Amino acid sequence: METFSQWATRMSRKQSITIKDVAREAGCGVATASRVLNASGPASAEMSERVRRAARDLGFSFSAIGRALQSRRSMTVGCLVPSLANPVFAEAMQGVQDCLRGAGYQPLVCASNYDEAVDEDILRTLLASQVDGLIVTMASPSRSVALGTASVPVSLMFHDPLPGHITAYVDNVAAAREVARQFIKHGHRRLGFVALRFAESDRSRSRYAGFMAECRAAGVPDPVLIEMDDRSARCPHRVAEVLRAHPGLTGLFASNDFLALAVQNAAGLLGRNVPRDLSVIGFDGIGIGHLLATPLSTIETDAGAMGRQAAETLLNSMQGEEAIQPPALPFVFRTGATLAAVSEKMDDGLAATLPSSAHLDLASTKTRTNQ
Amino acid sequence: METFSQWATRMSRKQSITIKDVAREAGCGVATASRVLNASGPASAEMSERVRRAARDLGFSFSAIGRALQSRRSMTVGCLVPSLANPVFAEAMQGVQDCLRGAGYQPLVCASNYDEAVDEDILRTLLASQVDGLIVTMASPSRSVALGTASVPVSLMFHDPLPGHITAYVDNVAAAREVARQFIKHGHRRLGFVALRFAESDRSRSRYAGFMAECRAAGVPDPVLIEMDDRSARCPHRVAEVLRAHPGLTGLFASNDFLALAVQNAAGLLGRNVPRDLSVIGFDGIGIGHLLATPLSTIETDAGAMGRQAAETLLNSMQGEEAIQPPALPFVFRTGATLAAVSEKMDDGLAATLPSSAHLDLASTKTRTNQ
DNA sequence: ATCTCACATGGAAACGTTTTCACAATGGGC
DNA sequence: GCCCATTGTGAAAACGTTTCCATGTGAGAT
Repeated sequence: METFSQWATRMSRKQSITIKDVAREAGCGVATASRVLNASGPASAEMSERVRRAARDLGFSFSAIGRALQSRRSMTVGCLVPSLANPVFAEAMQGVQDCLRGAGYQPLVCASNYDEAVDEDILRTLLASQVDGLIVTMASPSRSVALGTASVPVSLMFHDPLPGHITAYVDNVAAAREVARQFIKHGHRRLGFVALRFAESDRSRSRYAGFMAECRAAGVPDPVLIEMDDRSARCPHRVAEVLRAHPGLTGLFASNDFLALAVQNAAGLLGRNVPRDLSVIGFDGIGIGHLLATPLSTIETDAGAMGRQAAETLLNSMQGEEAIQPPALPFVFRTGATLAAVSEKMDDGLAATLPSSAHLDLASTKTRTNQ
Repeated sequence: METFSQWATRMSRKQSITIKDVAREAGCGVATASRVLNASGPASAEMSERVRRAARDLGFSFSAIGRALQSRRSMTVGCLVPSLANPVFAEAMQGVQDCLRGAGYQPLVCASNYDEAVDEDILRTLLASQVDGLIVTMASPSRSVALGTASVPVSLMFHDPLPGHITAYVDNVAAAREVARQFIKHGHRRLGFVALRFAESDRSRSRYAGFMAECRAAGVPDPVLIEMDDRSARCPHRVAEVLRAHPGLTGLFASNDFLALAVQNAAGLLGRNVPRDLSVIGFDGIGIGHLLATPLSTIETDAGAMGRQAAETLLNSMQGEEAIQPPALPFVFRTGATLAAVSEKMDDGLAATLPSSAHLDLASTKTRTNQ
C-alpha cells in the first residue's frame, strides 16, 4: 500500500497546473495568460476566449504563493488573541473573519494561552510569514518588542487605546463607573472587584480603576480587589473559599461574565442567595447571560463588532489611508436579576457593625448546613 | 504627511533582508548561508560562525513565502468550521492550534456561517493558497466537490466517520441512545428532539436517529422532531411558541446546550418549571453548564480533544504515515438538575389522556397568568 | 610524488507569479 | 507613401528560497 507522501511525491512532478500550462494549452505566452486571467492588460477577444477556455479545461487556479512572492503581499492578516476558548475572543475573531473575507484577506489565527512569551513568539512567526497586517490582543502591547519592530499596519483589540496604534475598544473605565453607579443606586457600599490575571490584563486594571474612581466620587469606601487564578476560578469550592474570606461585601463586580457566574455559583455553595444576600455584576454580555434562570446583570459589549472594527481600520491602513482612531465602541448596562437593593439585614445588621470574623463564622456555618 | 502605503513603497526597495544580504555580509554564497542557517549541510566552524553572526546583525529571518514556493509546502493547514461564535467549534480550533503549533504549522481558520455555498468557496480558496492539509467541519462533506478534488490530506471533525476520510468524532448515535435511556429510566415516555438546522447537519440527524432507535427498543413512542431556525432560537418567545405547540411532552432532548438553555428559559415563560414539569437534556457539555443555578443535564464531550485528535491524525497523514481511523472520542452523561422523574400529574392527568388541544389551552392560559 | 576521497563551497536552476520592456502589426493623419 | 500612435503579444527579469552539481582544497593512502 502506498502512503500519502509517496503518492504526493509521485504526483508532485506535474501535480499542479501552473499558468505556464494554461499558456501552452492556449498557445500563447504566460504574460498574455496572466493579463487575460487577471484582466490586467489588453488582449484580443479571441485570445481571451482561448485562454479562459484553457484555464477552465485544465482546472487552473492561481498559486497564492507564487503571487505572494512576486507581489510581496501575502493577502493574509495575522491575528493574535489570548484564547479561542473564551467566547469573547472567538466572537471577535468571527467578526474579523467576516470583514476580512470580503476584502480577499485570510486571517491567520493564533492563541497565546495568556502567555506573554508565547505572544512574542507568535508575533515573530506571523511577521516571518509575511502577513500584510496584524490584529492583536496580548498581555502587554506596549512592552512587546516584536510588535514594535513590526513593519506592517497593526490594529489592537480590547486594549485601552495606545498612542501609535489604532485600537478597537470599549471604554473600560466608563463601563466600570457605570457598574459602580448601579451598585450605589441600589444602596451598596461594601463592594469588591473579582479579577482574573489582574497583573497581566490592562482591561482588568482599567475596570478596577473606573470602579474605584466612581466609588470615591460617590463617597463610598474603596472596593476590595480580589484576585484569582485560572485554576481556582474553575473550581467552585475554591471560589467559595475566596468569597468566604470577604464576608462583609454586598456587591461584587466580576471582571468577566464567567467569573460572575462562578461567583454566583460559589455564593450558592455558601448558602448565600443572589441577589438577596449578594449582588453580582459581570462584564462582556456573553450570549447565555439572557437565558439563565436568574439572568446576569452585566455590561454588555459586542465582541463581534469589535473584531469588525479592528479589521476595518486595518484594511484602511493596509490600503494606505491615514489611520484615524475611531471612538470607543458602545456598551450598555444590561439589567438582569443578579443585582438587587441591599437588604436591611445585610446593610445594618451585618455588614456595617459586626466585625468581619463574625461574618466568617456565619458564612461557614451556613455552608455546612447547606451542603 | 506620508501615508503608510507611500512609506511602504519607499521602503519596499530594501525593506526586508534576504538570505542574499546575509551571504554578502558573511562573504559567502547563498547556498552556504542556507546550509548553515538550516543546519542542512556541511559547513566549516568558522564559516558557520560568520554566517550566524551576519544573520543576527542584520536581523534576518526567513521568508516563509520564498520557502513555500521552493519547497512546495506552505506549513499551513486550512481549517473550516461553521462558526467561531459557537464555543464548541472555537474550543476545537483552540485544540487544533495547540497541536499544530508544536509541529510548526499555522492554522488558517475560516468560518462558513453554516452556508453550504460558502463552504465550497472557502475550500477552494484554501486549496488555492496551497495549504498542506485540511481540517473540516461543514454542511455536507460527502457532497462537497471541492473536498473531493483536494490533493492534500484531510481530517474531518464532528462528522460521522465517512469512508475515505479520517474523522475525529463522538458516537452521536450512542450518545443519543444514552440520553433516551436516561429519560426512560426516569419514567418519561413522551419525548421530543429539538433541532437546529436538522436538514444540513448530519450530527443532528444522527442524534435523532439514536434517540429514536433507543426509544423503539424500549417500546416508547417515537420522539417528536421539533425543528427550529436560528433566528427563532434566539428569541425566547418564539421558542415558547414552539414549545406550546407540543404540550404533551415531558422530556426534551436538545441538539445542543444553548438550545437546551433556550428551551429551559422558554418553559419558564410558559410557567412550566424545569425539571418539575419538563425535563431537558442537552448536548456538548459547554463550560457554563456546571455553573448554572440548575445545572444542565447533558452529554458532555471534549471539543478541545476533538480538535487535537483531528490535528494529530492530520499531522500523521501529512508525514506520509498510513492513515488509520481512531476510535470515537468518549462522552459521558453529566447528571445535572434539569432531568427528574415524571410527576404523576404529568404522566397520568395530562399527557396520557387529554386531547392535545386541551393542553394548548392550558398552556396558553398559564402563559398569560405568568407573564 | 601521485591518486583518491571526503569535505567545504559557490553557481545556477527551479518553484509560480507579475510586470517591464521590446517588438510586430495595424491604422489614421500628414 | 511615410511617420507616429495604438494595440496585441511574448521574452525575460524579479521575488526568496532550496538543492543539485561542479569546483577547489587538503589529507591520507599507495
